[in-house]
Amino acid sequence: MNLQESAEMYLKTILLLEKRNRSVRAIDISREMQFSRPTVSQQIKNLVANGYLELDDTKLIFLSPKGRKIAEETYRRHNGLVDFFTWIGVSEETAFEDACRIEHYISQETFDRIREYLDKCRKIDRTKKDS
Amino acid sequence: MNLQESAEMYLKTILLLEKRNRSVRAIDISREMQFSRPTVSQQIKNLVANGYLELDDTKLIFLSPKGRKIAEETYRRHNGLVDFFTWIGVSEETAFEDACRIEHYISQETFDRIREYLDKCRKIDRTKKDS
DNA sequence: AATTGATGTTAGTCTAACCTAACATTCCTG
DNA sequence: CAGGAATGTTAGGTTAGACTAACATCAATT
Repeated sequence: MNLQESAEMYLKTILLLEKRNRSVRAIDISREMQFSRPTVSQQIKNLVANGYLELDDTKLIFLSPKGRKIAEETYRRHNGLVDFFTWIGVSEETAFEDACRIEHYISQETFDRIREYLDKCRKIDRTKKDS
Repeated sequence: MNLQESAEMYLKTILLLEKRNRSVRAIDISREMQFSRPTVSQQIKNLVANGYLELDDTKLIFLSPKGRKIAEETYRRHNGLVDFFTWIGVSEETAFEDACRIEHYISQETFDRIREYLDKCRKIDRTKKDS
């Protein structure tokens, strides 16, 4: 996945808004990401042109299959990183912020190892508690 | 530390070259980072203007105290991340690449937690082996 | 139906960080 | 010490991704 960081952020945000609000408009993205309306408008144009998004006639925004795949992948990474960071004792706020930035730069390999590792540790933890 | 990613990369690279070669010229940075000579020349000018670097009359490059602090911090983070990634089973090559990107985005808090965590785990590991 | 407010778009600007081409300087080596 | 290679700099261009100002559209209320 060689999308720019910024495109991934938009797609992830759209997925988030979709979960939260049912439908997604440019203004929602603008408010969520704290970017100006023109900026968002432009980026949506790009993402539509590249097949990551679709618009209906009332300007509602939809993830295409291709876009959804990336959005979900980014979202999954984000949550995985937050889980890991909070597990090792990072505050929720920092964990969230760091995940937001790092999710775009971490390789699949490293992400997989982190998740495996976290799963393993949690299992051990549970065993301890049970005994 | 609110320096751009790119500035941190230059400073870290200069520290690395200093360790490796004793003295550092623009061309060394250019080769190490794979950027053109003009690009490096420009960036050095910026870093000098902002007090991160100093040049002598033969154009040798030196880290100022302020620049060295950032370079060392970045370097430390880099190594810390590589250690952690390889410890959980990431290949050395990927660990290095991921660290290079992530070192600029991770907060101090998260980095500290990762290091503490790694230290703890290693200690446990050693205890196991001893028994 | 006209006004107003919310939303979206267009046009033009800015900055960071890269690039190439061309010029300037410095340093070796014959 | 002259000339060519290595290194550094200047000038100007490109791209991504943000911005503001101003215009366009549309819906709801009076």
